Amino acid sequence: MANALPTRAGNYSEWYNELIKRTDLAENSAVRGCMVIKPYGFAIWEKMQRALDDMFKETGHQNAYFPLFIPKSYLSKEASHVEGFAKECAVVTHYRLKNAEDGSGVIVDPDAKLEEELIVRPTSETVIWSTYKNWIQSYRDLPLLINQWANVVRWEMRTRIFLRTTEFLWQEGHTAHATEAEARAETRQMLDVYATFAEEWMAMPVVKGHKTANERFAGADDTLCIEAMMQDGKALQAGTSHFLGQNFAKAFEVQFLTKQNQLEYVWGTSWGVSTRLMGALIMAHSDDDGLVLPPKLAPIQVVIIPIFRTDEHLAAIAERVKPLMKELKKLGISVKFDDSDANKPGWKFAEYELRGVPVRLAMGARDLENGTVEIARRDLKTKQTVPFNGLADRIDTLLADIQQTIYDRAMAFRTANTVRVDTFAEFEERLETGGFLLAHWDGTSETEEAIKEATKATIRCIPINQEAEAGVCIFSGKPSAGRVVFARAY
RNA sequence: CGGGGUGUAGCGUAGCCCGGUAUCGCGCCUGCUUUGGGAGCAGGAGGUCGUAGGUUCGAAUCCUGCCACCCCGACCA
Repeated sequence: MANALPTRAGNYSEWYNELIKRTDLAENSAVRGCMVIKPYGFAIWEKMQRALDDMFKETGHQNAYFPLFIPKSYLSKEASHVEGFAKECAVVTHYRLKNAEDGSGVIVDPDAKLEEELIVRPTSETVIWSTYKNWIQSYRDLPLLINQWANVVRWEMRTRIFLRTTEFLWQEGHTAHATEAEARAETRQMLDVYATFAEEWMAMPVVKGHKTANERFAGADDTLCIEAMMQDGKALQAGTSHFLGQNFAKAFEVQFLTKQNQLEYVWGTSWGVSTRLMGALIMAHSDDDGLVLPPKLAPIQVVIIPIFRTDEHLAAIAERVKPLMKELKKLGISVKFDDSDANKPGWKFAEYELRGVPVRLAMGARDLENGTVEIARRDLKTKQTVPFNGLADRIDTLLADIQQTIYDRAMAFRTANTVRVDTFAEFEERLETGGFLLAHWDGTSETEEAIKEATKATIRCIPINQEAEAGVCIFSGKPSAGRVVFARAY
């Protein structure tokens, strides 16, 4: 094929970049480290947003919106928080431009210097908690359960489309609670929401766990995460949910009166997922022929390709599929009839495969005569000729089957690439083939750092369902009570 | 910010070593034939060779500065 993609086995990064470009998902912008999400990519993101937003609403959350700019003094109120983000902040120092006196163009007006610099939010804890101070006085104001859909900016040194861009889109939930137990339950609840979304919508299995102290969010007492495995065996952190303790409440003086008239600090959580999920979706399922989209997130679920010679011929096919399209739409299935004559059927087959459309129907003269249609599924690349009657129900069932099949396939891949290792030599050897390594660790940051230094592998998480098992640390030989997940990560 | 690489038509490229105004493919336009797995033929449009300077009768090609992008590293709650 003249337009073949690079293969996953050849160079995974090249395959990833080329796939995104060829499928019109997104592109790098001329603006440093930023991406342009194109309509096809954004349509997928919108489906993700809608599903997540519904889940947030079901768990009692409301949407709101807070400022893009954060006064520098806010950011510095929580010590570990500012330390964590200081190195990647975009800073606004001036508010006006003017024409250069030598006519060379527009310059920053030095007279328009801000007294206090504004930080473009890398995350919104500080600006939100400074607002919560005014919203919370009594236990009756709690819990406060807010989410915002927003963009944030983190000035990373090196970027990668969808996975790490200077500006990205996300949602960030910020909640305040009267008790520690309630806040911890919220942290866990939202992690479960993310895991459910990843598995049921993205068809992507995830490991739920705790981050180690090293990898924890700056300002959190505990960070929960979901970790997914990409097809090159690397791990991708797909979402996080933080238990903030009373750290931000204390930094921003957010106190409330209990029923017993006692003044207490509130307990906080925050949680987020971003456009990084788009990268996860691509790398979890797609193959050398292009995208493989789970039906629940595919902007087009069914494409119908007519095979015709004349306009009359095309009109006859169009007439035949019209009621089918109506029926599919009634079932909530999105369908496109591609009657363009710009490209031949073979070209269209390849193009819709590249774009990951789950189900393709082809109908030509043969089918019109026989009352049949050719139906092809993207995930397995199989096709068969079936009766036209009863097609809508068949497709409905097929979409559900595809959703399940690609989940099962991703799960089988993860299982096949997850191994228990007991010695450091074995650890180093298995790391080269990728995947998750379940190994004993002595629980210290020093050991974690040393392993990272030596191998580039990090502890992705301490699984929530970790089995108790006595062992010794693969690196230090010190005792350990259970295995943690190591991997190289994005 | 270090190390390496690349800038030539909308996209991808040849030419550069060894100086003479630019090659090929995809795409695009027109026509005919085609249409069940990325069609064929014929004709056509489209280029300040990243940018500024230097050397030269003459620069895509040699020299210098600058800019942009890519890969590797530092960074990545």
